[in-house]
Amino acid sequence: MTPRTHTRSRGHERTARRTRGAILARAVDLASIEGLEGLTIGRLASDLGMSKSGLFGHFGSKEGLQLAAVDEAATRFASEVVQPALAKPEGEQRLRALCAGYIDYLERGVFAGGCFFGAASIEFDDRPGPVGDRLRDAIGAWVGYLEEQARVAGAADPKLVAFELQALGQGANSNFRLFGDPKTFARARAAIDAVIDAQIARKPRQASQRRSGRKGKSVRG
Amino acid sequence: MTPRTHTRSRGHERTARRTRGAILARAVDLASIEGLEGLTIGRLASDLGMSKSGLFGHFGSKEGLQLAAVDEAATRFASEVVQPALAKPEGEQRLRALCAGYIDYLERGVFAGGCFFGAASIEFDDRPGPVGDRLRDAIGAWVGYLEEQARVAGAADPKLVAFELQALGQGANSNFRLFGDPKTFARARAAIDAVIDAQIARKPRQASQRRSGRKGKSVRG
DNA sequence: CTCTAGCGCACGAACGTTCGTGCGGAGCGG
DNA sequence: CCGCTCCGCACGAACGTTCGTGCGCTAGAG
Repeated sequence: MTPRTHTRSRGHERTARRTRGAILARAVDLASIEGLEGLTIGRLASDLGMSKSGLFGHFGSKEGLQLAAVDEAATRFASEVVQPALAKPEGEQRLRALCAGYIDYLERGVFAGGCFFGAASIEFDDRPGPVGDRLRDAIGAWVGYLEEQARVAGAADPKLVAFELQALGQGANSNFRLFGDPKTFARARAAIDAVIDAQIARKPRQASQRRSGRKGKSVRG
Repeated sequence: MTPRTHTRSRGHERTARRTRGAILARAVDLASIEGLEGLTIGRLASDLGMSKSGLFGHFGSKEGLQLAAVDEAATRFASEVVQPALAKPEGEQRLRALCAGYIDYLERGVFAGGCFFGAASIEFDDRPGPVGDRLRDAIGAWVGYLEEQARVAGAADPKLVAFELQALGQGANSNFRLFGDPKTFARARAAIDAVIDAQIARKPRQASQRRSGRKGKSVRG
């Protein structure tokens, strides 16, 4: 039972943490390909050239490994997608940056098997337990953040905007993984732009300059 | 190795086909929950109150079972989603009917674990082999059909329309499975309507007059 | 119509493998 | 020396798969 909650008093801490990090780095990639359940300890250990039991000790159970993998993936997602967008001011610009960052992250192949959460969420969507809960938290935070930025940007229905944007991003992921068509990303970007253009109310202040002729359309007040 | 190619001496044919049908009916539901790989022969057999080997004989291999499950799911999808829409004339109306049918099918819970193809496609998206191929065929046919109807309806970029519609449908599926929010379906319907409204070119005959009212229909006779 | 031969479906048991999980002991840094 | 990390090994369960067997039906001979 006692997983690893011991007081790691000495300097072995460094070594262990590094190993753990290496394990998780490979684990999230593997899980993005094979799924969180298809991620097996034996496969992961042999990939890393270490023993099953040695790896196992770091997490105490498979569920522990899965939870750690979700956290690792969330961290990677935050630094690859969310953080870069924080440079933009809140509202429409940040919302655009978040979506663009998501598509870029797919195109860049941040996870070896496409979006980690796209795969994991479908796998755990109707399974109870802490792993599903943690996934719900992570994805809920992402969608909630989209919603918040849509609200700040003045969307009439921020929840709807967040749903559409998330769906289009997820669709780009699965479509590209399934058919391998690189034009998918261009379509996703176009679709995302269209959603934001249509549903975000422009601040009257800076109504004019948009990219290349998005004139005073101002859909919805 | 000879699977079932024998001349079935008439009487048993009925029995076998019925059993096989019962197996597949449960198999697609189970696979929509646990995934096509998570679908295990032992679990399926005990669910149906039969032996592993008896069940196994119908398909010859797990891959055979998976392939049969994909076909069964495609059949169910066709009769639940596509066929009802064939009553509408091709083009915008049929496109709307297809999308509405898809959301209805999600809401109705045609598969116990949400959309079979939503789960299976993500699971097999980067795995080679006949199962993935068959899934690609089925989903490609669906998206291709959306595209075709969008083209008939006069969309400027039918591939883009098909991508968006498929993504929104898929998003509704995963969003509802994950969070259980029934408002998801209303959002999906609104998003789908918005996409079609925005991207389907009306016949110049009765131009203008868009929103809020499907009165002036007569899209392509 | 009766009896029987044969076919096909389903069964239970067992196979080899791989899964997740524990136990006890090297090996090395502090 | 101690303590932590990692390893080798073994376990029970579950996986897909194969085997030999029996029951129930159909077909055809008498």
